[in-house]
Amino acid sequence: MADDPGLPVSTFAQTFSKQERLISKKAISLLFKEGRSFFKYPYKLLFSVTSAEAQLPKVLISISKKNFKKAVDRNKLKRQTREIYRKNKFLFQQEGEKFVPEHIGLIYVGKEKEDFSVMEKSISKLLKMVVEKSTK
RNA sequence: AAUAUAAAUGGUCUUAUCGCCUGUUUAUUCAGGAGGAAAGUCCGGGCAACAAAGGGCACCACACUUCCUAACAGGAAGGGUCACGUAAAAAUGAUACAGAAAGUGCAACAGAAAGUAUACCGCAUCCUUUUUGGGGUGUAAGGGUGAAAUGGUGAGGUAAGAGCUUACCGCCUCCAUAGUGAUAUGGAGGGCACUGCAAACCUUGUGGGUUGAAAGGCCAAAUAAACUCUGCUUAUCCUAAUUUUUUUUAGGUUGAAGGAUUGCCCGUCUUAUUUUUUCGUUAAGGAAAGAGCAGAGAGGGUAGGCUGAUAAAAAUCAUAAGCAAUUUUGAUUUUAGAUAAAUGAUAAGAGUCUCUUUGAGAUACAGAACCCGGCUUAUAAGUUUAUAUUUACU
RNA sequence: GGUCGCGUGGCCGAGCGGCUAGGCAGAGGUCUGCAAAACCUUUUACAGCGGUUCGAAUCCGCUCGCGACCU
Repeated sequence: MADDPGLPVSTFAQTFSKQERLISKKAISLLFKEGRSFFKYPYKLLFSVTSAEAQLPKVLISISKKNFKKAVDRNKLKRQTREIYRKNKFLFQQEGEKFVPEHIGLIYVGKEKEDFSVMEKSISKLLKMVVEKSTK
């Protein structure tokens, strides 16, 4: 994260283990039904209104099979998305007032593959919007 | 030599930082972590559950021979046929290659006729007519139609012709020889009878029980043995002991039963219940409560873990048998195991190839989901082989 | 993971081996003062590749796309 010199990355864990993933079907359907969303191409971000008990939200990543027919492309986008989230999730761990939702869904809406930097900007902005939501 | 096409081969590597999954450890230690197709799901098997007396019909699949294999619609070797090719061959390529002499059906248009054959133009001859012509008989060589026309060529024969006769070829039947066999070669006879289509129905032979790991097995968690209404029940029989009998005790036995739900749980068959209070002098009997069961109503909880599941028809190397597919023997090795789904991102460099060569560009197809064997399809550069074209040289 | 079905003009949709019906839509015309309706004329198709057959939308194989079911 060269564009955030004030925050030494090493102080925050950059892991992304199984506990941070959204698995429960019930929670997923609830998220799609009642969650709110922000949009910044090529991603759409869903988040639940309730705040998390844990420090970090549980995350769902989704790539549409309709837009990307080949499993290779889907895998690659999913992995890149996960990588970007992993590097940007320090936003939830910062000091000060912040809003940490219980669940987050990251959905790739675009129909073509984008550069890594484009995707990174999109997600970084979306996460910032979520964090600052409570203060407004 | 270049270009194009096809086939085969081929399927880049290293380091650093931050991560992911699995196993392991005292330790964030160490080890391992996509493919030739992991794809399509087109075949075959393992494995599992369920079913099953035997036989037939139906349905589905397959179909030259021999061999390989756990098995196959796969593979190997061979045979036939067709194509290409040639003087003739060889080589090469293709091949769903049983049966059309069991039966049914179909063969548009054209054509005389498309199978119990037949005659438009013809040919020959006879009759008739002034002639053109008309009619009868014989014939099928030639013409014409068609995808396909009832053996082909030469000679004889004839009014003209015709397997009418004959030689060769083809076809059919039988025999002999060679070969494990498909089949091949040779001989004898028949005298031409037998159009095509079975990826049309069908016949013959062979094989097939059904369903698929979301199968199957084990274990937990959670709520509720909740609530409302209605009905029924508070047992039966046998044996033994006791007793005049009723009864009592012990043991056994019989009977009866589901429901909601996408699934599971809220019940068990090693079986629940078989009591209490009260009215009544007592008995018989009545009432209430509780309990159990059934029906109806209205509801609640959960969406999980382990196993299956990765040591096998395994891989590599050698060895022996075989033309080969493949098999035998020996040695060595352990080589993904996730569960909405890990195997990644960033940076630097190397390799290979291309170009306009200080440099720039390219680096395919594609991602395990129980496991194997095949088939099919996709696939960059390079390498090899074949074919075609062009150019240059001898 | 497994099992089925479908693909015919711009749209719907028939077609059991022999010239791909029909309707809607589009274009032009007739009718009308102008339109609508009606009538006449006309344009545009068998998902792709290979095989069987004299001949394939149809039969067979492979590929592509779409949809459904089990769950």
